Amino acid sequence: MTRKVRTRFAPSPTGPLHMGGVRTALYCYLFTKKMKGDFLLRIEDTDQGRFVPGAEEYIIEALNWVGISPSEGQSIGGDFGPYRQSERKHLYKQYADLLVEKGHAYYVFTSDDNWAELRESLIAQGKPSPKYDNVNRQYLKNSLTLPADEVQKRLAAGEEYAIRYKMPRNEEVKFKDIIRDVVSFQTNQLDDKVLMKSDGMPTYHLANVVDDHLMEITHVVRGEEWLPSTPLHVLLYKSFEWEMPEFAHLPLILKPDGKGKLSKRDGDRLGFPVFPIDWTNPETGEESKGFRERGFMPEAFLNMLAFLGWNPGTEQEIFSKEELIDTFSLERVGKSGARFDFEKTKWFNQQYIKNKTGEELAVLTKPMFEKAAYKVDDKMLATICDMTKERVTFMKEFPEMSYYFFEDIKAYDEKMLKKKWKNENKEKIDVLVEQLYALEDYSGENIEKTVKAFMEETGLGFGQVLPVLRISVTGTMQGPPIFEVMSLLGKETVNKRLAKGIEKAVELNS
RNA sequence: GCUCUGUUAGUAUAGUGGCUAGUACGCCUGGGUUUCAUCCAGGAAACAAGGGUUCGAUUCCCUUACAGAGUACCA
Repeated sequence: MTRKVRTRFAPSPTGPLHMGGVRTALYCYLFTKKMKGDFLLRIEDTDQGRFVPGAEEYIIEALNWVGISPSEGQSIGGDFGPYRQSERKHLYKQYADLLVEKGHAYYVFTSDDNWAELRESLIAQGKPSPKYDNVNRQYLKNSLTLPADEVQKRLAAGEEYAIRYKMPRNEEVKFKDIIRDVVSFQTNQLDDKVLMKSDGMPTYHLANVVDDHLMEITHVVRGEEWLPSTPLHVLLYKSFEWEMPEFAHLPLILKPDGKGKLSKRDGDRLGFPVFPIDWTNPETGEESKGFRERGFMPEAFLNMLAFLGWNPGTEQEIFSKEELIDTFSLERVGKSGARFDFEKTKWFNQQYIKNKTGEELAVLTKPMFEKAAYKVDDKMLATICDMTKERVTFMKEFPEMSYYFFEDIKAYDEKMLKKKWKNENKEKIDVLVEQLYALEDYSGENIEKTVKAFMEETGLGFGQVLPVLRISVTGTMQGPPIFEVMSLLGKETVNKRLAKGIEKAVELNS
């Protein structure tokens, strides 16, 4: 009776997957890996009208980027394919027919189905959302109200029809949700949902239940928006007499301010991405920024997402993927929607960068430096990354913040240079420049020793010496320890920059 | 409108029938680095409201408010 855990992530390819979708996939993945089960990707493309080319590839790439790739799917392979619902079209019809046979569903003929008119007149009467339900169906033309021989005749004539589920009357549907515990609905509140559309495609409800059964899915992990249609799914399993999976409905991700769920608009408005990776709409050419391109590390993004609605109950916040798999449980997922917090997201990224070694960061940032046409040496790059990592939030800041290792100073902090410079000290400083240039051992420690000895001798203080060095060499007052920077830059470069910087300082003060 | 779901500092959350209600991000103050950042120390800041139940409720129950989702031949 204990089946192997199998779960699926089942997006529809109607556009780029946003972070809410990634989180759903993540929770599903973590749960599955913890249970040593199979995690598969199924594309729910039963609505041809909303299909967007490239969306499926986007989904796969996004999942790969964060490292939660499915082990079964259309392009991956597996024993339960095809994994694209449009390619399983032939399967659904027989199951819908089976339901009709068992008396759980019925035909409605679209040519003279008077539902559209009834619906409109009910709306006109002030009913906000009329339902094709177990009361109204008695007054509508369908295989329940039409004589049996006429139904046969119409079917034989090839008339267009849809199949609706026959919602029972006066029943209570109860099911257990892993996150919300028992949830119950009254069937009289539910309507006779369409199972097969007249274009021959199944609706989500039918396709989903049939596929989950055929693919031996044991746990349905999905967004909260599906909670209201879950009673229909439960009833469908019962009508088919199939073993029911367990359900877990995840809370939504909300916008950081105001009300409602997070949307692309919020990202544009508040200046943060809502998609994992860049996306260009093939029709409009409109571009949407992704976390990846914005400079986030996949592990940090994943860690942040995991904590949006879940927590381990301990004080630990930084989790590797393996630790997450170990610690995760659906029971500890919160019930209420979580607001996205970009500040905290940045903090996660910073933590991950800080915890990497210079060598690791060098590998990751090398392409960025090369893109800026900087000639990089691996060892030097590792040193630079190590020095800089504590003042960086995004990966792309590495080349920006350390450009002065590769090209001339673009801008001097003139205000500070002027303030910290006195022309009467020039002679003394010139001596220091000479001393430094004469150094055999151009290590950070030795430079520091020399500068300190010089200050001792001349009576000049830190404030009169260091800022001039720093600004001459890097252009700015901010940055890593200056003696280390000088050492890395090398004697020749430093000497040239010092000369130029001092010249500039004199100029500013005359 | 109806159905379902939810509500602890600005945000993410922990937690309990009786505690100074804990942690993290952010914010403020200070230390430190004679730069910046990291870091360290300290601070402000919350149980949505009203009724019950109870010796006692943030915690259990009800009502209200607010919020979210659903209410399609979309998923």
